[in-house]
Amino acid sequence: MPDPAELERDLRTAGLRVTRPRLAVLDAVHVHPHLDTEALIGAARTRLESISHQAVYDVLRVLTDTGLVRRIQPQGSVARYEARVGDNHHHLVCRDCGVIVDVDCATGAAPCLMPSGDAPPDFVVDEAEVIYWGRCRSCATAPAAPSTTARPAERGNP
Amino acid sequence: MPDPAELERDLRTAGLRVTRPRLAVLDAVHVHPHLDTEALIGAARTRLESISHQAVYDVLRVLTDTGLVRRIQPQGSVARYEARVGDNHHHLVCRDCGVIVDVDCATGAAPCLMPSGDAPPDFVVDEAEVIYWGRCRSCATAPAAPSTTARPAERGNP
DNA sequence: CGGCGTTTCTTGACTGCTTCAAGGGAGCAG
DNA sequence: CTGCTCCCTTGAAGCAGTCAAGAAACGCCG
Repeated sequence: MPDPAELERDLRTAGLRVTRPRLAVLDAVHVHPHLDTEALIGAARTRLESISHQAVYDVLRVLTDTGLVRRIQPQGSVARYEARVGDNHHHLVCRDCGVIVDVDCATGAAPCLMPSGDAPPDFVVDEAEVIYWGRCRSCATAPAAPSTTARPAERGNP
Repeated sequence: MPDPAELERDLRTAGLRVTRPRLAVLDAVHVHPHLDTEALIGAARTRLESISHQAVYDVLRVLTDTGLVRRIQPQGSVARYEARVGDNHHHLVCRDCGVIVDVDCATGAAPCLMPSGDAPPDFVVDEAEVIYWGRCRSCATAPAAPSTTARPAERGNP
């Protein structure tokens, strides 16, 4: 649960104007990592009594462009957002339920790993994005996939 | 350039019926790795004089489901396909022009790396998908980004 | 070799996520 | 407080991909 004043400071530091929609969305992303845009619209509307669809899309774009939030999009999922930036962490994604879990990066700084040995032709690599695919505890024990289209959500209170 | 008979054998081995659309699409994916669906429709239409939109989507779905082709989708790109499967290789993606280059995996077998040390909670990881982001030779030397929306393509003849 | 059942392709329409565009409203410097 | 600039609202459109019904093709079998 981030301090509103701190969120405001983050916006100013990034050279952005401080508006209620931006504070609401930024707070929502902090509190609920890995939500998709639709869910973030809902989360923002619990903070403000009204905010448009489009405003949330605009805000998310600005926040990602300035690096205040990070956008992730595993195969078969819509765009999701998280506020944990700067550290070079990765994600585990459950193939069945779609839940996303953060994993720390071993080496720390980006790019945490370089293309191994032989192959890097003339590429200047600045980031290695890693997604670990597998199955979470509950989906690994329960044999059949419960949900058809995975609707990932965080562990915790909505 | 794969042998048509070999492609046919691959289809049969996977338990699929051999049809001209499937041979055309599968050949196109072999010859032109990392193409998107629209481009593959075009490539298939150079092999067959007519094939529908929908057929290509269906074929690609079946081929991915059976593991004959692999689907990749870097951030901000539409779905792309490649026929190099089985080896656990990864990709370099240029942030500017969007070109995709294969990189061999150091360790070989999937999952080539496990979530580092501390964090894997109850997850059974079976694959680690790695995308290296950076800039290719020409985009690294040329300062400004030439293309707005990246239109990745392979190096080679179309 | 030819018929039949099942799978697959064609045609056409549609969904859902995301973006474009124009105008009124809000933040912030002076 | 005033004005400039940027941001949010409203409404509509774009695009990749999907759904659905019927025709055509594959391939098993006699």
